[in-house]
Amino acid sequence: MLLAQVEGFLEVARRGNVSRAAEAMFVTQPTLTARLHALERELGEPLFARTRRGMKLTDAGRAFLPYAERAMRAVRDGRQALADARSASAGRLVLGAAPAVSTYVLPALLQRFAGAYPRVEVAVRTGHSEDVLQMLLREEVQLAMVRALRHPDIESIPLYEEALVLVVPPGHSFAERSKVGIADVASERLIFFDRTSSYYELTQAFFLSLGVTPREVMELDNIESAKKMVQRRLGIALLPRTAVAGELAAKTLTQVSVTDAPAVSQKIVVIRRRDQGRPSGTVAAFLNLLRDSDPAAVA
Amino acid sequence: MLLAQVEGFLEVARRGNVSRAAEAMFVTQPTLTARLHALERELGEPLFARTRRGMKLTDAGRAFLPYAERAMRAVRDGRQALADARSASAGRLVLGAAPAVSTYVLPALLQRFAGAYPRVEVAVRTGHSEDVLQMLLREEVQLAMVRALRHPDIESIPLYEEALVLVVPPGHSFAERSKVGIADVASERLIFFDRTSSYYELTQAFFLSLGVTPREVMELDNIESAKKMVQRRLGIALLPRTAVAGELAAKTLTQVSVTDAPAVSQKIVVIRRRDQGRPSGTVAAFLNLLRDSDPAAVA
DNA sequence: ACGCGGCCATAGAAAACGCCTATAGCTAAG
DNA sequence: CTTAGCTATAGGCGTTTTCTATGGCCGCGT
Repeated sequence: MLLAQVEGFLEVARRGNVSRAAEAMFVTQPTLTARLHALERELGEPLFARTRRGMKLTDAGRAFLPYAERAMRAVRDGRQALADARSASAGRLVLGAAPAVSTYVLPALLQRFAGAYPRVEVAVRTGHSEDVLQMLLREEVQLAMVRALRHPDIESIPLYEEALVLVVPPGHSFAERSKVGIADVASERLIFFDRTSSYYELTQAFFLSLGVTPREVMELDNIESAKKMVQRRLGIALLPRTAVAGELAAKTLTQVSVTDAPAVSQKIVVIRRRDQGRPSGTVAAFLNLLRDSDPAAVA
Repeated sequence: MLLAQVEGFLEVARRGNVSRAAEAMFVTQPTLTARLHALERELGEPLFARTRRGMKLTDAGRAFLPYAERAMRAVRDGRQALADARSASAGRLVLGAAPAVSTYVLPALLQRFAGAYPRVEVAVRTGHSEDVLQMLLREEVQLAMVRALRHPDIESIPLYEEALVLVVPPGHSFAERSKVGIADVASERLIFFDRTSSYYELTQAFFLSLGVTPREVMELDNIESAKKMVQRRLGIALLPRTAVAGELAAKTLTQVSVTDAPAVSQKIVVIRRRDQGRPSGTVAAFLNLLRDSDPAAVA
């Protein structure tokens, strides 16, 4: 059964006239006649009674009518749903994000996204990069923004380089000095956060590579607390730039560059399952938004 | 868009595998692949992501899925509705009937019909033959059982000959006489019913044609009352045979033949609009039942 | 009365389409 | 390194669909 036949049936049923219906459907009248005949043959029942002044539904036709309408409506709605999905004018987007991304970068991005696609439902799931990767592999999220990591089933798009910066409380002795060396840092009390996070390892590796054993004085499980500790002068910390941008601007924390140490940073990427084909709909829309903005800057 | 494509989409979505789905649909794998491609091309969006181990729905495919299911279900249900209508195993039948038919003939017929087609909804509208004809022309009823009348837009099928019989109360002098002539009848008090009914004209014409002026003593608007009047010995009446069959059998009324007068009767037919094509479904079922039974006898 | 116009059905030819078999291309697993 | 299991592609064939042109029917208006 062709949908064109069903559509022709409906059109003729509405107009009671094959010729007009054919015209409206941009086919010739014999074509439409043939479609109707084919449909009637397939259904084994005349759908129309042919009269002098046109086509009139038979009882069978009347019985079939609502189903034909339902079928056409379903197809029409399906097309619309696809169009919506394509333009991302509606749909659902499930993101995963590492905590630092989720807290300091995502809000501004999602604000822009929600403004552009108000009818899209957005969900965010947070976790350490490795956990978020698992969510992606289990298809619990469609995209994830995490630190760069590799896995055969995923592809990554670089987002930004997240620098770890040394922050000290305002008025700290480092703040006035023109030169702060790694040795100076090692003599300070250090505040770390979240031993289970990749930041911890990264920071540790940083000091160890320089032959410095950091004096760990405190370990917190979230960045926000770490910032508070620094502000209370309990130590200094190496924190993601995006996480302290606000405090630096408000001058409630001060950034210090270490002259004799390389910049430490980690790459933040957005990852996606390879087996999902080309990104489409809300996913594509979000990726475009990422491409068009500097995620580290919008925050 | 071909329904076969939608069906293929659903089958592949379910199985995640073109080859198996093709097998299940009794087509070759390339055929099904082509259908999917055509559908994706028409919708302008890949519905599946091709992976090493088969076909996986894309987000777009997932969005389209429920609509595809809905469309297929609508078509399937439509077919079923037609099949039901054809076998008259379900549906609706709206009948019109003249009062005498409705009261004395239809009940037995409908009892049989309802037994054969228990899921068919039956509605009966009653009125004088001319009114019922109008209902039919306005398509308020699908069939009507009335006295024979003609109209260019209807076709009639003869049902039975309804004889008008002279009935007298038990013990009436006529009941014992071997011969009752029209002159005898004229001397009796006569009971008529319903001046607006065709029976009235018919009965009047009968007497007039014989040069007899009936002594009308009473006119009622329904047959049932007329029978009661005769039983109470208020007169004698010429009534439809089908309407008095019960009383004759129970001997609460007695039939008398008039020797010197022709039998008077009228044809009862079932009528139908000409422009409705071949009867189908419940209508055909009822017509078959009429053809297979003697309506005057079943009562 | 008679032609005209509007209706659906039919005929025949050209084009398009769908289906098949066979095969290629790819990847994962043995 | 082959094999097995996917889907995609190619080419040929048969059917279907579509078109134009025409037929037949009936009602309407001149």
